[in-house]
Amino acid sequence: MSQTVDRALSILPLLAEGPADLGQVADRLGVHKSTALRLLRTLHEHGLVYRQSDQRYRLGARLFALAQEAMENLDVREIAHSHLVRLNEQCGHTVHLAVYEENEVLYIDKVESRYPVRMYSRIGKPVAITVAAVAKLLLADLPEHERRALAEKLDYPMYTSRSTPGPAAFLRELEKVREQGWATDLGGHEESINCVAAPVRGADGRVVAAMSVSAPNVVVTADELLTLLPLVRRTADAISGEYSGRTPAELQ
Amino acid sequence: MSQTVDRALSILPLLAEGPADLGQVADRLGVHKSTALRLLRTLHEHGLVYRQSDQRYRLGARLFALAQEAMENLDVREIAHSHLVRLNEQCGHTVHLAVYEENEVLYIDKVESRYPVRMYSRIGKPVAITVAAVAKLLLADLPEHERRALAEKLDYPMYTSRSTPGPAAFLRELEKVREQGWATDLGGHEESINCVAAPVRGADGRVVAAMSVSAPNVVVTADELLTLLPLVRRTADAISGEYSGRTPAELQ
DNA sequence: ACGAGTGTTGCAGTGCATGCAACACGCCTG
DNA sequence: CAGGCGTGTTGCATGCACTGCAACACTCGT
Repeated sequence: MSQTVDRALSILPLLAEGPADLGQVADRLGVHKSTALRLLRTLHEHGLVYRQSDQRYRLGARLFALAQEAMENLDVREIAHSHLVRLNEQCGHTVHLAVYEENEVLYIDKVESRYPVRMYSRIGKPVAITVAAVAKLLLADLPEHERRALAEKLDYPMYTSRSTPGPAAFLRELEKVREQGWATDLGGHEESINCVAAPVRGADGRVVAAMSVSAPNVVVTADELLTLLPLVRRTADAISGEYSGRTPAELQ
Repeated sequence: MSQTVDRALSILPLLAEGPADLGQVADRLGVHKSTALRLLRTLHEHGLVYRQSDQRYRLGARLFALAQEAMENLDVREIAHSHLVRLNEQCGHTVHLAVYEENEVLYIDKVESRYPVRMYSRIGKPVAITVAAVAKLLLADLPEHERRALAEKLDYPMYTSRSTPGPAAFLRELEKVREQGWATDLGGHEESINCVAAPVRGADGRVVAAMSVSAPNVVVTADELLTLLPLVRRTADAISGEYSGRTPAELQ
């Protein structure tokens, strides 16, 4: 809507691919070098881009700080975190928390199976939306027209032979997930990895987040993983309860 | 330099504080509502802000993805990571990796302590620059005039009684760190937490990053932590070696 | 039903972003 | 050392795109 801002912001994903110099940026934006320079300068002043020693530009530190702050302001995440850790202690597997936003599903928290390390390393990465168990739960709760529209728009990459093949199958799966109130991904993303997931709901019943437990076949079979379903659902329900204020936390 | 972009980007830190509605954004920018609306729309199209169900704006998902990609493009981080993990396995404490950028020091990787008592820190969070051991190493390597200028500009919050009180003391500390080639923070940030840190150098000898081991007093005393110094330095040197191509990794 | 508080849209004026051209570098190459 | 690039940078005139205004839609309370 605002041409100048639009151009400036287009620089960011461009630099995310890797450092670039002024000429490259100007070319890819289709503007004069001097224009690109001024845009870059403005981005630089705000710390969003950084000029490295060879004069090329890359994304800057403020971006991390912003993403960081944004993350901390997600209240679902804060409430959920201790529950996720506890679940991880009980079952030992990787635990994820994800939300839906603008046609994308993204992880906002993660507890690693072996040790609770590098929490943020994968966070922000878009989830394989057509196969991930958490994605199914989040999409299954969208209003029907939105769900259909989205299903049509998506790509359906065949990660494995059990990946969701197309819109029709996907919508059927979402319908099933919607009714049963939980979801699985049995080797649909990576051949040897299974997940089982449950929804976190707000006070109005809408799904605000989804959490999952993932484990490779070599550790537990799919059937064994499914025995964790009651535990996963209890955890998700506990988060839902706290989130919707039924179990008021200390403040607020 | 570009007014429109400048205004648009000013919205981001504002939203980082928490969700805001159109009126609030317009007020704090000092512009008309319609102007703020168009800026927000542009940011929205690029996924940098998200409109939540109550119509208020907050930072969006693309921000995470960008920060994520930027992080993955930092080659020091990639090279260092396995070394950090190994160090953590050997000593059990929290390990950090940090870089300097535009008057700020920020953590770019972290391996959590295996002890139950952990230190609070997060990747992307700006480091307490006047006291952190890694910050001392990174700043100590700046050219003198830059170092002096920065030292004058900084705030010196007294986190504890042992925090660096002001520019003079800080510059003295940096000089010492510069000569000895390693640094500590003994309760300067949190009363009960000590750190010991060593620099990672590029092929030209300049400090490109710094790594540290941190542990609370209740787990090990400061003296005990200092016995880890040789191990920390060896690890940092190993990373330096690999980074400057002395031990060529598989490609490049 | 009404008013107060939102967010939204068309429109005219002009401030501001734009592209151009000229300049200032550093870096090869002859 | 001159000369040729390939960079990044700066002033300036032009006109477009951004701005603020005012009127409009809309959802809330009470």
